[in-house]
Amino acid sequence: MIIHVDMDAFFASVEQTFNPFLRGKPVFVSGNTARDSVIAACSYEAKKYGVKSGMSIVEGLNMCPGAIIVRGNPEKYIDTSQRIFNVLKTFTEKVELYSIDEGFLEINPENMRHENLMRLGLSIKNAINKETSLTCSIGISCNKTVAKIASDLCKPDGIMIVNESEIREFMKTLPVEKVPGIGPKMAEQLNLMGIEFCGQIEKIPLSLLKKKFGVRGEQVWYLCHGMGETKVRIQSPEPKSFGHSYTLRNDTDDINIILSVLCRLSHQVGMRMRQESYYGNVVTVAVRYSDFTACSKRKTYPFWFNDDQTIFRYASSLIFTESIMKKIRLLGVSVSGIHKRYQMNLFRDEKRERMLKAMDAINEKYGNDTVFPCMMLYEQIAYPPVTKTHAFMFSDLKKISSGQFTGAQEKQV
DNA sequence: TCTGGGGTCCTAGGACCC
DNA sequence: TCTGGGGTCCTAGGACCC
Repeated sequence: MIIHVDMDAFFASVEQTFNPFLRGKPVFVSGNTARDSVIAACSYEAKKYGVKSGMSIVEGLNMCPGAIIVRGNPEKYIDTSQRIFNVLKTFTEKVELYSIDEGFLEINPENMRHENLMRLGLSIKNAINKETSLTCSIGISCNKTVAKIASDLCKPDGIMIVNESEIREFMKTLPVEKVPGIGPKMAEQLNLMGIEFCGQIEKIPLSLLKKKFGVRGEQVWYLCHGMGETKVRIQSPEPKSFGHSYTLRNDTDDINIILSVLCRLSHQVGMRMRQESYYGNVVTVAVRYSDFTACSKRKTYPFWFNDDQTIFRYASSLIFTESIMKKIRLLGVSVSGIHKRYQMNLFRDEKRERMLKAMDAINEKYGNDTVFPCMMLYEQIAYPPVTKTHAFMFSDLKKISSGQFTGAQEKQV
């Protein structure tokens, strides 16, 4: 059997346990970003008004005017999450860390009777509550898909068991959009075909969905029949990419600000890759314009890297291939083509490697913002406007990044 | 004062190779 | 008397998840 454990309004509940003043009140937890704009999580008192995570704060306040907005504290959530998973591991070794606030457990109960499963679910809930004072919801079934749907349906603070023999009946009246893996677009397509509830998929042959939607269609057919993975993944998979993105405080077409932000994002990506000893050979730059249109540029290189400057150089050369006609809202840098080991690079710069090592060591000891490429500062000091000296300095940095200087000139600058 | 940030997976077209 | 079929890799975009 698979048990899905899903914390209730996780970030908001953590804030409420740390701050008694917030208890019993509608709370929005915002992202820890330059623009407080979306609700990362909200308390059940706010959910009552129809507020959902992912909504803009403005929208949320319209529905629930008195809500208290709290800036998110990632460290708290990570710490609490670890304590929760430690509790889960006391029940079985087969625990999958699905996300910061969700996990799957695989169990082999000698006795699968309803009361036994219910008792097990309750003891998991109690153990988590004892450790963290938080509540969670638990779904139990024979695969991950149904277990996850069940925990969602019994929120908050519930337990739901769906035995194998009950799955067909359970899926019959379940709206397709409740199924993890079926998003808004697929749900719309299915609705157009006259399929609103999973049960209605029974009249559709697998071959038809496969023909219409390819691999996705096949998946949807199985999902709607209540089938899904039956094994938990104890090992977290190797990462495929490292990326950071940033929504600017103000939309801009100022190339200095754009480069400065790319520089910081490259630095963040590089640091994380080095921390985990990964290298990559593909750089992607993502842009979102003020009108919300988006584009991305990507390039593959024949060698592997993880240093800030290389990432930044490639990211800036990619941005220069895009003619920026509109103001930019968001920038993202990510590195993929990940390999764990270093492929010997012909152009390896050992002096630079030592410098990076020193920088990383300092940042590890004294905090992440102790040493960093100075170009990162531009975006931060751009409000209020920079001095002439700054502007001059950064115009040189811009030339470096766009490869307008020769090696000797670059060194001098 | 509309719409964050971290990811994975899939698709489709084109270049290129045998 | 026009140009098959198999494959891989690359880029750009989009759906979906938490």
